[in-house]
Amino acid sequence: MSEQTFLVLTVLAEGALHGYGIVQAVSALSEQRVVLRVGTLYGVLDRLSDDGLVGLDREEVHNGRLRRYYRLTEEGLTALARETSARAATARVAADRLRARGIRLAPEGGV
Amino acid sequence: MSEQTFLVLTVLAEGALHGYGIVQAVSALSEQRVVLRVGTLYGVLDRLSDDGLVGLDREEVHNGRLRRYYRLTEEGLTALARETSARAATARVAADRLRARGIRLAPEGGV
DNA sequence: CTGTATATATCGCTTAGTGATATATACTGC
DNA sequence: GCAGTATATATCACTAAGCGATATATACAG
Repeated sequence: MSEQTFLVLTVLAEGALHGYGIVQAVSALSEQRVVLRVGTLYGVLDRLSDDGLVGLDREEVHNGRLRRYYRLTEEGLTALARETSARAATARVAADRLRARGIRLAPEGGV
Repeated sequence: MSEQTFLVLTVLAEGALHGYGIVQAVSALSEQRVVLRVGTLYGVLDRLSDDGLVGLDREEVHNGRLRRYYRLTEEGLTALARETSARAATARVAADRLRARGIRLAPEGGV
């Protein structure tokens, strides 16, 4: 699973959100490290929809603009849990090895 | 940075290693989740070399077979540290949100 | 003498992500 | 009044990364 996909799932884990909101939330979450292009976003959402990990929550009209909200499915939640465990585990190993080589990691924030 | 690239850097953080050894170490590290194809491996190594993150350590002859060892450069170590911090941070956020939704993560091993 | 493990390397295909573009409303600054 | 920015959707061609297949070569087990 790509970082982009992982971040979209993580954003949606907090609650349903619309496309543009997802882009902003991913930027915030990654501290501007990952800025999703709209082309990427729709690609990710399409694939996640096909895989049954996200679904359409609702559609709202906000200031004359349609907002399409997406939400995690149960399956999406499970997939995120699995991916998170795997990422935490590998990051832990990498951190251990870096520490063994005398490199201290800056305990980064993340929202 | 892709997971494949990250795992190769993590493997090399422990010490210099040859191509075939990297493939095996990545499998072990990810608990068979990521099995590098040789095509992927050489693509990753080429890109990392171009970016100055890994370099050739030495060449050995083992059982009549050449072994080409790769090692991390200082820059590679720094890049790995940065990536590890970022990954740990996002995994932490994801874990928090999953916990808030009542999902406990299996504290996976990782070598 | 066939299959498996070790070990390197290349090539074409597919897919994911990027950049550009398009459309549309609302608000802010000049 | 008009340009620029923010909000909001969507598509499309290009590029790059990863995958699968293939090739070459030695050593060892069955």
